[in-house]
Amino acid sequence: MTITETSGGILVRLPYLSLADTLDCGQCFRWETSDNCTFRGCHNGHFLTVSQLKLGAPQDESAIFLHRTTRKQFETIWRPYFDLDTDYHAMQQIFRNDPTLALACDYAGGIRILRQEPWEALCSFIISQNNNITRIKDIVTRLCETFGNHTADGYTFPRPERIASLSLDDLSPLRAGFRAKYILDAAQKIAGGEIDLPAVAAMPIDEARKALQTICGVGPKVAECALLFGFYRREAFPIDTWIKKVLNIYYPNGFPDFAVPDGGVAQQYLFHYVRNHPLPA
DNA sequence: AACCAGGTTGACG
DNA sequence: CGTCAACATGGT
Repeated sequence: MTITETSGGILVRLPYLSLADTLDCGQCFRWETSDNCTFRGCHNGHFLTVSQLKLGAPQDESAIFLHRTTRKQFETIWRPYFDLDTDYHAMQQIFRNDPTLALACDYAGGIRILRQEPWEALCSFIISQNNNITRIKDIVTRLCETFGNHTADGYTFPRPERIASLSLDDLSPLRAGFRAKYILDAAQKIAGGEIDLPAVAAMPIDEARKALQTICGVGPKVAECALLFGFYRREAFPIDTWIKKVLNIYYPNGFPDFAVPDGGVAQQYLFHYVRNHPLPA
């Protein structure tokens, strides 16, 4: 990876990375684009415009440009967020021992797991249940625009303390349906100290699962998504309707052992792959 | 008009 | 412990 500071921002040349796939594969819900090349989004109160300068083939070098970003902002915020120091190629070499995963790597290998802010990830995936991605994005957008901080750059994701100060009726403009009470319960347990997210981050994964599932509206799948996308637990393996079909069709005898330690990454590749390819009946 | 959407809950055997 | 309808809302 080579990093170049320019007057306009930071240029990063690095192994294969697809911004379009990474930011629109259903792991995050707040990045917007009009051309599938330049994206604008927010992480932990920091806003960014980022462009794909070069995609290339999987074996080639990619390049991205972070607009109006200093070296310090890059190092402290965006380099970790985009998980730029993890060797995805090495992971994919292992996945390729399985034929289905090899196809998923070919198709989705430009995806990086974003290190999202834990509360935002948890809250977003509470909203995701029995919902479609378009509407998840709409509800999250309304959540930010209604209760987030309005800065010069845009709306931030509201902190749990802010949500916890609200009533169920206050959340009605979100049109989140039955999920509103779950959002409220999560915010109240976190703001009230009943659940300590930094402590969850430090727990053994089974303990973390149990802790998250004490929140009403957080079952096995949402907990797993929060752990993978909000706590960067790459072994977390969310099983949704799509992955359930994949497991039934391609892995009737179980998911391959060698892929389990990075199962979440494999899961995300498979998810993106099957969502864009017809599955056998 | 019925069915589906990155599921979870509470009620039932 | 496994099964199953209900759950709000919006899109086909």
